[in-house]
Amino acid sequence: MGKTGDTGDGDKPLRADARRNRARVLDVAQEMFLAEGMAVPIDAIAERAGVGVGTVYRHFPTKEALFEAIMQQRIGSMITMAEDLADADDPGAAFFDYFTHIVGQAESSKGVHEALVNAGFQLEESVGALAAQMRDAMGTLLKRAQQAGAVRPDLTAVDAKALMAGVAEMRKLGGDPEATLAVVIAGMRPHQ
Amino acid sequence: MGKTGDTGDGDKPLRADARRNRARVLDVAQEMFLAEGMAVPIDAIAERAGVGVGTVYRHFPTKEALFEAIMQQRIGSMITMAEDLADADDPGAAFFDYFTHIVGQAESSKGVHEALVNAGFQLEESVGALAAQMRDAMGTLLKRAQQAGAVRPDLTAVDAKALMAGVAEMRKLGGDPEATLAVVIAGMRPHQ
DNA sequence: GTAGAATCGGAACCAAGGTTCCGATTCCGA
DNA sequence: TCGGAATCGGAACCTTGGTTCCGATTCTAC
Repeated sequence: MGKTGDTGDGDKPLRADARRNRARVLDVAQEMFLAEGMAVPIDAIAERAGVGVGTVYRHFPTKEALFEAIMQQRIGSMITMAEDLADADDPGAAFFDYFTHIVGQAESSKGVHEALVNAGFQLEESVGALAAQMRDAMGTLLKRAQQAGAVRPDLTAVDAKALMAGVAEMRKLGGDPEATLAVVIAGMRPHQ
Repeated sequence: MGKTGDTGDGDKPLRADARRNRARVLDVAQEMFLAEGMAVPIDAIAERAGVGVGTVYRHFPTKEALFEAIMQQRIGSMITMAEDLADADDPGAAFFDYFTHIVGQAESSKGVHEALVNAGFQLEESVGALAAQMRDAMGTLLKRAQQAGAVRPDLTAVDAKALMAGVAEMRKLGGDPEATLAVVIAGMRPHQ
């Protein structure tokens, strides 16, 4: 476990051209995956990166591996943000800000949305752990918001994650982004 | 326009065996599409129905056409239900009952969910009209509920439809079905 | 500069699934 | 009962997209 293709650091010093190509593939893949999701063909990525498919496969054993490599850093940054907000002054605002931010990111990126929804693929291996980590980080945010009385107490971190993905989904259906988000946020507040 | 393959009534009296096969294909397709969504291969449907693929294609020019034929009646029944509830005593309850019902149906049926979300396919032609019709029927329900003060007034029918699909989506992510639905329903109520 | 290893590139391979084709079969009216 | 038209079935075809392979090319160490 852990042979995703090396993040580019330690294992074996790649040859100059190899490193260059690897970076270019990663760049292009990031852009295309985030925009279009897992649907983009490998060939398209290779062509756009100016390399052959063989080159892509030498660096990443499988399409899924490449997708994961990208999603890992995306999800990683989401986790970081959650952790940064963990000791904010206003726990309620922190939680809702986070919620809004993630939803916005997922809206503009089919790739992030897919990662959130886990549509059509498993992504167990590496991303699974990250997903759990994110759920925990968000759990902290949520718990603090609940203790501050800003969020209804019966909500779990898993529910909150589902709500985020659900709102992201709504935006693809023509519903007014502000309206749907407002509904869900209002619904997460405690009944009064 | 309108060559979906004939609903089985008027055009040309099919031969006995043809009619039998058509019905069987429709039955099996209904079951499989609703359960698994558009993903099921035509071959699987044909085999399960005990006919060859050629037979399926003689009755429905394309896979999409078959899918549409099924979804049409499904969506049709949703519309009927909305219309039936249009003059209920308690407009608020009618709207929320309807909302809950549809979400439940979408949850148990990947096919309905896909139809609702329109995932991956266009379905313009015939279903497009039905979708508009459903939006209207739901609009009526919504408007009455709003006039009765049970739903926040800034919500549109499109928003409501998006919310339904979103909630359906949430359920596939492990969130507690009751909790997420409760959040969204609470959020649709007027701020107080 | 040169040899050998690492890397490249893209043709070729494979699997999946939608769609077409046509000889074999079945139905139905005379 | 019989003949032709309608229908059947499933092999074959085509496209798409992931993955593998290997001769050609490029680096890098000497």
